Amino acid sequence: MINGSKSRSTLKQIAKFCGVSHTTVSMVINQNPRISAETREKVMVAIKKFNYYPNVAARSLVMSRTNTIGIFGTMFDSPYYNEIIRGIEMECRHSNVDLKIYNCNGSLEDFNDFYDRILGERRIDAVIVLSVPMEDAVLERFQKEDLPLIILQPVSIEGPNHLLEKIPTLQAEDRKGVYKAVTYLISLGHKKIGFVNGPEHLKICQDRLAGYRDALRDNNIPYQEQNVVYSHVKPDAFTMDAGYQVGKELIDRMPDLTALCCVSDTMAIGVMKALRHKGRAVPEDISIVGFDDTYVARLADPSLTTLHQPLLEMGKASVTLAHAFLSKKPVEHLHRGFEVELIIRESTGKPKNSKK
Amino acid sequence: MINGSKSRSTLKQIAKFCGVSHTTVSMVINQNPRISAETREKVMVAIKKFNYYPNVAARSLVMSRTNTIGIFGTMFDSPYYNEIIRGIEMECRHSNVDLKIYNCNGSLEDFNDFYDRILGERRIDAVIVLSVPMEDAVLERFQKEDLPLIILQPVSIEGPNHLLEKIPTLQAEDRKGVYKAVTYLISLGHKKIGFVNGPEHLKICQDRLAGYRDALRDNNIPYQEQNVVYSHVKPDAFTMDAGYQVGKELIDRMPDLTALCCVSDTMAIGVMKALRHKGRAVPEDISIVGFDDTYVARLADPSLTTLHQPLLEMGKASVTLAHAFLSKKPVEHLHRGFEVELIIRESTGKPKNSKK
DNA sequence: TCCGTTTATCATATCGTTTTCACACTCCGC
DNA sequence: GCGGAGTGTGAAAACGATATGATAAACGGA
Repeated sequence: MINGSKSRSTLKQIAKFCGVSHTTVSMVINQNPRISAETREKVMVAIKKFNYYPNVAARSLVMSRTNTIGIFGTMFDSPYYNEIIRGIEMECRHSNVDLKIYNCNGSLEDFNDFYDRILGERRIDAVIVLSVPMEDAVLERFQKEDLPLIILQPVSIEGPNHLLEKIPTLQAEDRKGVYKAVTYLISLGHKKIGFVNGPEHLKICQDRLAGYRDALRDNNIPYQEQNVVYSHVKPDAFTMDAGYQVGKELIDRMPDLTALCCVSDTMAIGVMKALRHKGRAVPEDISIVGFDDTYVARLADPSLTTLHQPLLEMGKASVTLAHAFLSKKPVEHLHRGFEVELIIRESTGKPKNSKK
Repeated sequence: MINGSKSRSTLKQIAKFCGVSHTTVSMVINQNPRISAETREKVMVAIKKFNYYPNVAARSLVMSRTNTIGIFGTMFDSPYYNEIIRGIEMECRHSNVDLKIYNCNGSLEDFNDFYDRILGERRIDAVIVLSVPMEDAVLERFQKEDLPLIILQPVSIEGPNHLLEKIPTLQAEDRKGVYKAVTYLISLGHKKIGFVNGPEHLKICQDRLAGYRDALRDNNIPYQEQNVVYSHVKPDAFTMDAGYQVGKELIDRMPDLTALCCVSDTMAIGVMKALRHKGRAVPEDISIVGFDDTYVARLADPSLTTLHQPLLEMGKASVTLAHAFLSKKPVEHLHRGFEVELIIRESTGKPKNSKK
């Protein structure tokens, strides 16, 4: 009605024009080998001539497939998520499936507000969840619906979920990543290394802290609780302002630190600002490492040494995984980790009174 | 097949359970007043009980409406576009239409690659185009299809398009915005004000330069070509690196300038970096104004005085406009401008030898 | 009692595909 | 010249909703 499809051609019209049944046309479109080459050719010409495209609604109805995947998650907040979504979009476009986005601001409540309806109405074939804490009740719902669910960068609020084990997840190997960064700092001669963390109840923060401890342990440097600071700033604990605040706190408490490892780039920038305001130069007086390698890392002055996650790859891989589940193909690894790489830029250097 | 919809209930099942015809159930769902209160109640209870949701594919087929809008454009590159898309997504969610995204990297060629098919298959009801240069051939196609098209932040490569006049556009009032910024700098006492521009063939760059000239003229300051520099850096002329490069060029050529107005925040940050490397302090030696008020403006140190565009509002408005077109409602203004606001932060101050 | 009007419900057609199954035709060997 | 295999084709039934016009029931007025 509203979209008066005046000049739109249908399969039936093509069939009529070609003097064949519409079944034949459908078979041509779906590349059915039982159609003779000449018939196929004749139909193809007509399709071109009338600029015919199959109607996806009709197709969806009979196939019960929308050729669309949906992503629920945190969005537009940071370049971090952007990069993942860019990867998802790329792969979707490449494989000709549409991508619908639903921003639930990383909150389970917001997620609950609308996923039920969207799933119920079969608006999408598969769901990618990006950094939204999941609870078992929700996961059960997905399993019951038989709707593929991929979890990207899982966050669990309270310990590991019961069902999470059975659901495919993709995540960066944070722990190993931080290990690399701290090992690098140690190799430069640093011994007094601080850690600027996010909320301790988040899994990623626990993982990253573990990487820090691993590196200290392997280099015989005792772990000291006073060298770690946790941001609980609301609503987002990983911002520049949060970094400024807790960074200052840590520096005041432990003025001897010669290097700081931060769990996000924006926090690291906040920390650098705090240091500058205290008259301490980066990297001459103190070295700083970020996390994420978002483009603000390059924007900073000095540019940030940071940990690069293959976000684009992770985004693409999540779509590939969704596809595999849709076509019921066996999936080799249910849980996949992605290597984190250390990117060395200007914000790190040897400590001041290093003998090296 | 692939999505075995085992436990999914249909309208027919609900009807059977209630002992009414499926027409009746449909009418209940669509709030048709011809249904008696008690029947309605009975049906509603069953709907709840079976957790029934109407299948959108079936509905789309008969209504020829997908309840989905698509956005084609530049994406994930900068916080600037993010903010617009966030607005679009917000309004979509609010009005319960789905949003499909297609990243064509701001290029008309990429756009041409896939819009034809997506339109032909009727995957979406309306299109929002974000900062993609349009040519008449494409616009004609949309008009022929009778598919609502909204253009956000139009960019024309070669002069104004012929059909662009008839198509709804939303854009920020760049010219007035820059006027405000330059006027502000003048009010601080600046007289030697430079302008760091993007490629001169882009409409936005022409508009912004015009605002700069307007302000100078109204304050009896002669316009001098040497005070303007154009970035032609590929592939993106508005980056920090571009700003660094052309900013340095301008400073070297015109060392007397006491203030610089830049056409993007990231460029402004690049310019600041160049200044710092030359030993000139911001804002003590030279004032800097950015454009866009993306979050990097706050991240910068000193934080950037910049021009704020109501990006969120613009995004929302574009969806509202699409809705109006879809329901054939009359639209009052085909071309809408959005006010640009000056945000004063730390990167601007009085010139050094100001008498004020 | 009969008829007209309103009210509530239903039977049926429709949207544009895919899919199944039956049919017709050709070709071949016996 | 007759069954059987192999090929192409088409009629008809889904898929799950909306929309239209018909029908049955209820009611009031003459």
